[in-house]
Amino acid sequence: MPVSPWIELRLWQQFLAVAEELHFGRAAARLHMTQPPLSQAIAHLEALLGLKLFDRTQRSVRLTAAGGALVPQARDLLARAQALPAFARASADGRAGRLRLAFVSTVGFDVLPGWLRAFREQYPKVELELLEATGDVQLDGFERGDIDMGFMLHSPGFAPLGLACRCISREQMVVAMPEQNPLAHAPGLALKDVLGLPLVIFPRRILPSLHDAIFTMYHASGQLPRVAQEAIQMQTIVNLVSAGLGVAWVPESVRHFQRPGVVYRCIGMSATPCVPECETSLVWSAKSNNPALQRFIAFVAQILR
Amino acid sequence: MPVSPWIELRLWQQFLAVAEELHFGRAAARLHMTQPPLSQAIAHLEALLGLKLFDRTQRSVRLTAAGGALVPQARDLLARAQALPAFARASADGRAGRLRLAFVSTVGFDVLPGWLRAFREQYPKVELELLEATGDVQLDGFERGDIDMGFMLHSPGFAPLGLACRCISREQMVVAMPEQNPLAHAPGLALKDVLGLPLVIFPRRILPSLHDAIFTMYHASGQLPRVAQEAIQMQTIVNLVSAGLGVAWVPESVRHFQRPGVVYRCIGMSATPCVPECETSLVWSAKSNNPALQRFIAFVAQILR
DNA sequence: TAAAAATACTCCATAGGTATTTTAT
DNA sequence: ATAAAATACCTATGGAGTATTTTTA
Repeated sequence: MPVSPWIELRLWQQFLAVAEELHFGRAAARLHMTQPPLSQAIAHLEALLGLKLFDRTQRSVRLTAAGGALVPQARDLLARAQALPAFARASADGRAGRLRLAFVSTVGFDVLPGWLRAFREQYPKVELELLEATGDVQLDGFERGDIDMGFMLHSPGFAPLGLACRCISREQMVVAMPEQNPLAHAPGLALKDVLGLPLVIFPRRILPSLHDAIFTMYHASGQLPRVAQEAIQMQTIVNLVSAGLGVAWVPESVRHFQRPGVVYRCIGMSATPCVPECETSLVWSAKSNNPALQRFIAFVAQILR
Repeated sequence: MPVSPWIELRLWQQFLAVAEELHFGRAAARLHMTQPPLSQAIAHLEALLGLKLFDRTQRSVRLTAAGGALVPQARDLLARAQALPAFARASADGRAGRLRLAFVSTVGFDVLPGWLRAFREQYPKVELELLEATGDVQLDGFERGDIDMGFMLHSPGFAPLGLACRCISREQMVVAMPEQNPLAHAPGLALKDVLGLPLVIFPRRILPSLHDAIFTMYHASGQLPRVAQEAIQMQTIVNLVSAGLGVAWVPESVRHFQRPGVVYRCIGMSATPCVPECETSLVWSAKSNNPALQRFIAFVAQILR
């Protein structure tokens, strides 16, 4: 691959000085140099381009058409070049850069929008790339280096190798039930009655830790979970409950997601066996060296006090 | 004014090569140089920026976050710098640049739109700035260097100092009359009858040569023109005729501008005194050195064969 | 121990300086 | 006559080369 020729910024800077002063002597003074080498430099630039940039006599200097057309272009080029060092420093300390953020749908409708708006305001030069993805897809993304961080659901005690984790919230799992089911309005709802009902749940691969915790609860009470339907997103699961296909265990915050025909019931910590809890965490690669990621982590930590 | 510091393109080129190869030896080969000065150059760049761009051991080279963020920026800068010489050459021969074109309203509705579309297609990198202006304003514009060329109306023989001129069309002046006027449908319309009617005409300053030619016609037939109303744009003049304020002398092509209540009548060359003619010309500063202007002139000449 | 980056030095190309000439007003 | 650009020639900085050392996988 041949290295394409280009013209160094110094020459464009000298060109601009002459174009602005229209006087080699004054332009040279502005550049902290003397007039003769500036004349040579402009002659050199004209030779490189193969055209005249200035119509000059010993008494006057005027831009040619090509010269005039180049002035804004050269100015733009210089401005961009001058902005690069500051941009580099900003990137190094995380005030600029790119952050690829994955998130599960539940946070996408809850805390995420407000946080993103505030972060964008504080760090306008950080490009945020968003990707809705389930936890398993996010773990793949970390493996392949496709994402910098992710909001995901998991059981307490989740600690995947090579990933760091900041817990955002810890919630009780509650049960979402079809309104038509007589148990939905029973005053003293017993856990074992709920466990007898058909279940709508996410596939195990999506979120094994929580899936296992739920199944363990069934087995501990001597029940076999009857899976009526699997679905990936919490919204879909709740919609299936609404359609009467079964009950579902969902994080308490999903209560905000109201659907006609769906009743959320809390079983409480005192039940036997214990109803699982569920955490939402910000997860990132422990060995990431993206300074913008550190900014985001600090930002989230500050929000959570 | 201090000269702001910037980092030369060569360093960015070297940075890019290393960032792309992630190997100093191969990057140096690609740059047609040896490895040691490339190592020095990168070290120099890092010192200038005050930060590390690569995490390197003797075995591996990886971009830091700041380095990664700079790659697209540096690529963009290099690409722009490399495009400048071609742009300069295009500007010098008129394939790129800026053309400030003024025009009177009549051509604005007639030939101009089609011509502009075709010109833009042939010369996409020429920025066309359009300004509707009467002839007198255009002449001021030439004086002040605000415009490169203009389409304007004038009498035959018009030759303003320092301006060059390409005639686009030469037309008979015809008379626009209110339909209600009995003369409007008279089979043999006599010039002297028309000259007796109240006149709608543009102010003399707008277009002195044609104004004088019209008034000369009145005087030569022993009539005093009775100016009922002055107006600047041809459309306005025709609208005033439509409203019955008087008759108006307009270029024949204005016939295309149909208005209810307006009849156009051609008096013919044989009348005495002679009815003036009117030219539309492309006018430009004779000493202009804008190559895009030469392209436009050639383009127009080619259209007119 | 071998591959690759860093270090040490050498050289020369060129950016810039000084002195002078040319030229147009 | 003078202001200003061009020309001639000199100097020295720093970019690139060669030889060598260091480092770690």
